[in-house]
Amino acid sequence: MALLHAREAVMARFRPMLAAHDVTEQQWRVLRVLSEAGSVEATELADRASVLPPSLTRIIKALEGRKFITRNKAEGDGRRVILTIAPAGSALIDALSPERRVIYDDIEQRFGHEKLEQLLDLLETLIDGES
Amino acid sequence: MALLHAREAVMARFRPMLAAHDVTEQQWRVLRVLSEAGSVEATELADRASVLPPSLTRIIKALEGRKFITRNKAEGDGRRVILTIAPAGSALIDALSPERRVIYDDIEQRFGHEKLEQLLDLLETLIDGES
DNA sequence: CCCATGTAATTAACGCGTTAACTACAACAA
DNA sequence: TTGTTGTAGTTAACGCGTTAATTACATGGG
Repeated sequence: MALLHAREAVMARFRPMLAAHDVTEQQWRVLRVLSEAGSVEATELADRASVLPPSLTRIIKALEGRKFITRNKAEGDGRRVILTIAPAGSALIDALSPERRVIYDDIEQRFGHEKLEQLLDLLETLIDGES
Repeated sequence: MALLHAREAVMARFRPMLAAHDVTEQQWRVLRVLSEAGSVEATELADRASVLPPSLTRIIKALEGRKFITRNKAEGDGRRVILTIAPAGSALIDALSPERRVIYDDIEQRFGHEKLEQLLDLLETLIDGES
């Protein structure tokens, strides 16, 4: 319950920024992974962006439709799909990154650097313990 | 991100139990609130169960259809809706509560009582700070 | 009384999480 | 080569979160 609320409280800070550019939270995560990695294959992308395969399929459709990414089959294995960030996608990342930074720093400052590290540490322990 | 994963890791423990009785996580929360409070009006119920009004409407339909709760208009104010837990609902709560207890205790034991309190404390601070 | 404003609940639309079923392709053995 | 098994993605179905629009009722001023 508390986890849910905390997550919601944090995301509420980012939502306006994403909504202003018509990008969902998950689309944003996918774009960021691609932005950092360049070309990634679907399964790994889903994993890194913490999105389930069915969701990724939908997200890919949306992002491809807006020319943010390109989609190609892997040569050598017709099952695999390779996703690559496109110029428009990079542009969006560049446009939003500073804003994101500000929001994040603000949260960190208000919550406290110490506490943030402590919290992340506890969460990781919890996750590892349960998975 | 970590918040999301942690929440997912924890809920994964409860999901099988709920699925076995064909109850969703939110339906379960609503039932528990009603179980503790008896009769509650819709807005307050949504608030206490941490569910948005549109979701509550859907949940009510489902729970009412299965005779777990009853729905009546408030006398004196035709807009308000009063929800009350029904015998079948109480029975479900009684049937699942012990199981729930075991799962919760197990998580607490594995994670550590200290850490759990610490985590909940941090989360609350975070929530309060952002809201 | 009548109308404007406010409030409670519902409905609608869209996207994601989750599970399961299905398609397409690959790998490997007979 | 063919058939079986495995793997990568996709599709489908259902429920919830989120926002906005809408309905039903209440309230207070004219």
